Amino acid sequence: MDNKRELIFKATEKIIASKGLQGLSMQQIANEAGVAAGTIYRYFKDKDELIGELRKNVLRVVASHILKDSGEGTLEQRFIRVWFNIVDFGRQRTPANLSYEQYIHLPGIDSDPHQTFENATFSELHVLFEEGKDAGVFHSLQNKTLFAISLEPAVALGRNIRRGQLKYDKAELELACSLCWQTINKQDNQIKLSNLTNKERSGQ
Amino acid sequence: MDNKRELIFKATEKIIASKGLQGLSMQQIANEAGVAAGTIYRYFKDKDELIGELRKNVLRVVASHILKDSGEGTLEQRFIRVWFNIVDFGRQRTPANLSYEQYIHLPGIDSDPHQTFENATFSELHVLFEEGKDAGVFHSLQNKTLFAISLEPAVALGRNIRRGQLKYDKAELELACSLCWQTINKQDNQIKLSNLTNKERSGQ
Amino acid sequence: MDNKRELIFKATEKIIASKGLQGLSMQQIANEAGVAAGTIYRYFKDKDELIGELRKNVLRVVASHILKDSGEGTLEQRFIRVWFNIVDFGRQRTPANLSYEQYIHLPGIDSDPHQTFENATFSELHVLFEEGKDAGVFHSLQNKTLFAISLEPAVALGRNIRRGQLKYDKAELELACSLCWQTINKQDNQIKLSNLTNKERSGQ
Amino acid sequence: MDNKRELIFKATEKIIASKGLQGLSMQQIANEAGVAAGTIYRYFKDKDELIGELRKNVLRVVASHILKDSGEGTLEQRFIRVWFNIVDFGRQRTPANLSYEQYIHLPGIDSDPHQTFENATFSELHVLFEEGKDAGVFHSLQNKTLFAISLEPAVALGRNIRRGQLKYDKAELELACSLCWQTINKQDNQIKLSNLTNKERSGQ
DNA sequence: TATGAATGAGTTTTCATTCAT
DNA sequence: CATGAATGAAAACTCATTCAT
Repeated sequence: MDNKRELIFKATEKIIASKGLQGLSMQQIANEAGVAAGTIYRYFKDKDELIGELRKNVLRVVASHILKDSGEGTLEQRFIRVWFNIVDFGRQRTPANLSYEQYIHLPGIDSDPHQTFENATFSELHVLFEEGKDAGVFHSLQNKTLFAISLEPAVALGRNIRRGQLKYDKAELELACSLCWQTINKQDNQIKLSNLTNKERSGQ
Repeated sequence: MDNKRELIFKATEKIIASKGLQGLSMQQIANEAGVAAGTIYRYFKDKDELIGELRKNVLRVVASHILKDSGEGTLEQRFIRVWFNIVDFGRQRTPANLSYEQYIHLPGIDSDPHQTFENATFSELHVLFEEGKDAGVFHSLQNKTLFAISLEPAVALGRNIRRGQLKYDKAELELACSLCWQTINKQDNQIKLSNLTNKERSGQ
Repeated sequence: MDNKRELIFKATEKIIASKGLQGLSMQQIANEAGVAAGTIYRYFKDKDELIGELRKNVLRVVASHILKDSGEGTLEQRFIRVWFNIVDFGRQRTPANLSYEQYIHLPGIDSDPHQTFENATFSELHVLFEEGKDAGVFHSLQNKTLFAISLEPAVALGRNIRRGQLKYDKAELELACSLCWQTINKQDNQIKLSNLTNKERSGQ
Repeated sequence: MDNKRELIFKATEKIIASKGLQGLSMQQIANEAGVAAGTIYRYFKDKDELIGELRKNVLRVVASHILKDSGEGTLEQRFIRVWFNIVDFGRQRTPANLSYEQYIHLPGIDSDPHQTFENATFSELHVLFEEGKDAGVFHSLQNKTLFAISLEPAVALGRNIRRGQLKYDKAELELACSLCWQTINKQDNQIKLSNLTNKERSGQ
């Protein structure tokens, strides 16, 4: 019955999403969660642990959205699915997404335990890239580089749409996606239209 | 004679770069700047204003690095220059770069004044993309989208290298750059090798 | 069946002995005693009562050690026995002794109920002194004064040895004891060697 | 101008004297001293440092009272003076005396830095005992032992009087003092009456 | 009777801000 | 203009005590 713990988690995530990590007090969390301040300390040693646990949790949630159905179908189908998963998740104003963005650029993020956890959580992406390279389809680049040129655009697009800096345009996104796909392909593999259109993705 | 103001600016930037926005006290800034705590209030209404001003300043510094020589030469040459400017700046562990990353994902970033300022600062990029589209060379996409698919990768690559998550590899970066160039081009415009190699950029 | 109560007592004594009265939480006591925190309140109204009861208990334990065999033999033999009982008990690092020292100098010690209890507990000492005075052997001084000049030294010596500020030296202690004996005697009653040496006390 | 620091010191001493170390909050100290809570932290790193500094200070005050005029006159005169200094100081209900008693039996008191400081502060007593032994007048015992048998009684008597457990009786004290003097003397050196009576001590 | 989760008042400590010098 | 001592509100955290189970 991790009811209270979950309550505290959700409350913290919500506050971080709206006010950032700066304006985050234990009292606020307690109020939002509807528990006493002292109660938080039954579930988390201190604020640092709470933030740390939340970070891991958020990362898991992000990964589960991003990697949804990422194992089925052809390489191309899997790529497209992940690409749009990223955009769709990034567009959302969910606490998970908003608080995620608070974490990733924090100092200390490059420390070993964080990196290890992050790599493990997103290991399926590595699998995808490795398979593409083994099949001789993708460029022989480091996975981080492949991510940077093909999926980082999706991250940016989702964020821009959410922030209202870019208007949502299905056709534009599909073009962007196919360009990203081509960019990591050795040969000029045009994306099959059917893969783009026959998805069951929920457009806006 | 904005000597003191500059001192305070640099001190703040330095602390943010190393410890983040969390652990940032006015006393620390005063110590680092070599002034009295009260003095800061002669130059800035309060902490928020100081942070806000610094944010703008950092943005200007970033822009000046990113846009260096971005107006000279062919479209292709200008793109390559900006692309590598971004990577090279992102690789650095300078206070400007490190504190920049602290700012960009802060809540409140999508407020109007910030957006307006940001757009103005990076207007040259818009010029570049508009020219490309007008010349019928670039895809007819919104500028933010063009940025996302062609330059956001450079941002990510620079950051990854700085964090030690990606090893610096000149050849790999040049391939990545040419792929980013192709991705925004309507026709399959291969990058001219001379443009990549004859640059006066200082590789690592 | 005061099993739980005894458990709580011992646990409290142990913690006080090692960490003092400062760092003493009900949770700690509960953990050490192996009971739930709430259980303590079945046996003691509140923390104050627990501490108070413990104080009395410790006093009883101290008295039982100090007054061991204090009723048998000549005045001289009884004095020597008490004197060494005090030193020997004071030297020990037992919870009873260590927690005793935490109590004696607490404010509120001079309140009536405490005094009455203390006097009752150590009444045998009063008997000893009264008998000495009645027999015309001891100086006609108040009992507290007799204690101060003849037994307080034993208290101090035991404490010093325990704290490592004085090295244990049997001969030195025996000399000190005989000097303390002489000091309360009207006539120059040298202690009989046999009384010092034929004891069954276990020296270090 | 250590005005504030002194204010905080006195306030803390006063509270410790009346309520002990237990009931000692920074807020209380601030109130008593008439400063803001935060001000305390300009003068002391944290509560521990404040307590520690106070302890040293109290020890110095105690020493200055105890050792008053302890260097002048014959061995006997010096002993008598110290003996009565101890009783007279111990009888007082001054914050210095009362808070002193709170400190001496705290756990951690036997740590090296504390011991070193204490020995240095009371070094004059060691000188007194050493001189007595060198002159062949005092028993060849460790200084701590000499203190225990001759001066510890004075400590106890002062405390007892203050607590109302012993009524003040000049004649009784003078007898006690002379007995203490004899107890550390090898030969049966009766105290010279003139030394006892011609003192300028202020009896109650 | 026993439990231990929950409480919330109280504790220590920090820090943006003010203001007399 | 510049200082830095002082402030006091607010933060993180503790803990004696209660109460539903």
